[in-house]
Amino acid sequence: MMNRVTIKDIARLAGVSIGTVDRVVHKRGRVSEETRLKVLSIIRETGYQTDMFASRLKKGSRIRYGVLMPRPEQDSGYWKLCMDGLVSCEKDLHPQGVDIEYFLFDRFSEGDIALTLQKAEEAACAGYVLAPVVPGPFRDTLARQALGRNIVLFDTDVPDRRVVQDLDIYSFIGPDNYMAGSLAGRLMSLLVSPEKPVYVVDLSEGEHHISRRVEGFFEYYRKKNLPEPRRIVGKDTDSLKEAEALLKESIRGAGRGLGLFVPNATTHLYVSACRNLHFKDVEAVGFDPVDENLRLLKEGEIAFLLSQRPDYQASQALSNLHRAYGAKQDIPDQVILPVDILSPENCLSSGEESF
Amino acid sequence: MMNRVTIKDIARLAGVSIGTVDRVVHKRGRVSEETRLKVLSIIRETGYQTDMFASRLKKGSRIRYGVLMPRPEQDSGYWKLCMDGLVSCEKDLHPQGVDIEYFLFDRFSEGDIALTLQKAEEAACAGYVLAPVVPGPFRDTLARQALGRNIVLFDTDVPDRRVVQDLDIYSFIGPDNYMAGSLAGRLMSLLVSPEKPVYVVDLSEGEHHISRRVEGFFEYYRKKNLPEPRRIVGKDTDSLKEAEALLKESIRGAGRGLGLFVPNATTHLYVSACRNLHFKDVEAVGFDPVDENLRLLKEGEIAFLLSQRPDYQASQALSNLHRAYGAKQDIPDQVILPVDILSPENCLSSGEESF
DNA sequence: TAAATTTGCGTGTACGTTAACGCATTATAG
DNA sequence: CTATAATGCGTTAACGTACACGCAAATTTA
Repeated sequence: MMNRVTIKDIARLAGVSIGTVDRVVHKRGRVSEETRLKVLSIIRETGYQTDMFASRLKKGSRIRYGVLMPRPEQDSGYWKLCMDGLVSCEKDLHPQGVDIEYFLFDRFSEGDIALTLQKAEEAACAGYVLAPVVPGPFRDTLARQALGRNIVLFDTDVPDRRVVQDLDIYSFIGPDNYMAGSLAGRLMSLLVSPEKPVYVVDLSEGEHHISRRVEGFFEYYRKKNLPEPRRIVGKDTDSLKEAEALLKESIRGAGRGLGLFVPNATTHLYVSACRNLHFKDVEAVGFDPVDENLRLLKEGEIAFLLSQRPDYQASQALSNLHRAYGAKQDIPDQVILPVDILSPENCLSSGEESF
Repeated sequence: MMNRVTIKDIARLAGVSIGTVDRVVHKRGRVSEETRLKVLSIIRETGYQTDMFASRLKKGSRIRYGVLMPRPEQDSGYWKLCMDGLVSCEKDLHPQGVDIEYFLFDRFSEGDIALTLQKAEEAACAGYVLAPVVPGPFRDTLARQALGRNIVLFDTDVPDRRVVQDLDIYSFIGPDNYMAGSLAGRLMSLLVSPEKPVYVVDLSEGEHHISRRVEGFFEYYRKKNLPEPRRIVGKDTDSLKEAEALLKESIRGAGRGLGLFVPNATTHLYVSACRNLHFKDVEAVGFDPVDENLRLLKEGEIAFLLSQRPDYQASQALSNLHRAYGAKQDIPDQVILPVDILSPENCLSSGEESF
């Protein structure tokens, strides 16, 4: 049997009809307070739960969730990896009557973000998975509850998230960027002997989660009493030329080897720049398993790549949303995922491989 | 609408009754070959899929899957980690009408394995998740198809698995142990300078997947032209005394530091043994995030821990089984999971953390 | 005070599937 | 050649829920 106790049992025990029970369960009114409480108490006693299968069969409608994140090709393809995880999770959820609608925005355009938020709001999905990469507009939208009350954030958290109360689901899933930075520091210290210089390409530009990585890196070196790495402040870019220019003007005398830490998915740009500038013995630690980075990792040009498991992270976000909304289960307020260390040996391209 | 096309549509298009279509779909016979093919072709044309909700509502029964693996406390608690993953997946599956039955055996007792296999067979579950840690009995049972045809293996593969054909589902999910060993070699070579000795505790005892790790390790050192590590052949044990005795007789002159690679979850035993024997400057690389190993990792006694993500691996096995059996989706014949590198920074105890 | 509305509740149908049942028609056995 | 079984197919009753509908009684409005 699926569920020992049915709505019929509840009706019988409460001495009412199933219609009344149904009205109580769905809060559709037309029931006296007295009856309502009686029914409710019997539901609690018996542990009755609506049979998901019967319910969904009758309703005949599918659940629609919305996904709000940057376009897949942005950030060197980082969001493509997230998308992969979501698509895979979507496959699981589809036979459960769940559909996903994607709302992709240009993360560098305030206008497009606003427009996409608008569209998502109009779509009126049952819940949303959201990567609030820039705090402002998303915070406002969340505060207005324009996207409803069922929301799971991933990748980036919204500052003082807990201030916005009163949401049914409102959970964050993502990495501990400070830890990730420290870990990068540890790996770098193993790769590069203390007499060689270590450069940190600081691309944070006020972006909180990138700057946490940089902080963590420096902190590791400080804690271990290693010589302070040199900070190269740059602007986040997708242009190899700009990366090259930045390194050229910042790194002098790269003859005896050096360490290079890049705290985001554009690692491949700076490693390629090093090659073009004929720097020797560069040991690079970077972030995110986007294609270009993986290629350089396999070729040995990048020593280690840290990864916040973009695919896993995104798929967990979606799966948690459905756990909470669709299956009415409790989900944690926050999930901090561990950071992966990728080396040439364990970098199977998309997290798994089959044949 | 849930599914545009229903069994009624198929019936109408094929010019038969829904009973006939149902008999075709469920392969219950009593249909002429001609009609069967006609119905089948229309099903393919329209892309008809049985509505899971209606089907499950009518059947009213839950799906039962069996899990066959060693007792959780064995292998230093490695199987507990797998269990955690399965339990978490079970939570997802339960509202979908799925129940899990556990068949846990003593991996060192042939008798208990046979008995447990017997019990599992009698339980006649819809499908099984199976960790065939010793080839013999499991291979036989699979060949006999005693557990039915819906089986997903994890952790260990069965030799010449593909010889046993004709299974509906018959998939393996696990790590590439050779790669994992190579990765351990890379990390060790970073930790220990070439003039210091590196010891490999070879606990394989003919166990294929452990010996692959050892092979991978040696291969890395060979490939990089590093001095050959020294092999200590031991017997897999849970006793600290035995571990200590082994190291005491095998390692001489441990004054100037050394590297230690242990290819399984008992890493903590050998690291503790080193401490008890007052070896200095031991850099240890081991396997599996069991509690004792994690403690030593955080304390800095173990430098890196490799992990085949036992929880993730097991939960993927179960979820794939259900994808294939319950949702009739295709799953890959084999999934090779990447190996995680755990350091003090990224070793959040059970793979995730919440607060 | 009659009419209109609201409240409180029961009844009934349909969602798509499953599987038992029944009834012809054909094949096999005695 | 009749009796029995097997085949091929249609019919139908649930499974548990959602929701429209209907109908009294109570309440409000005119």
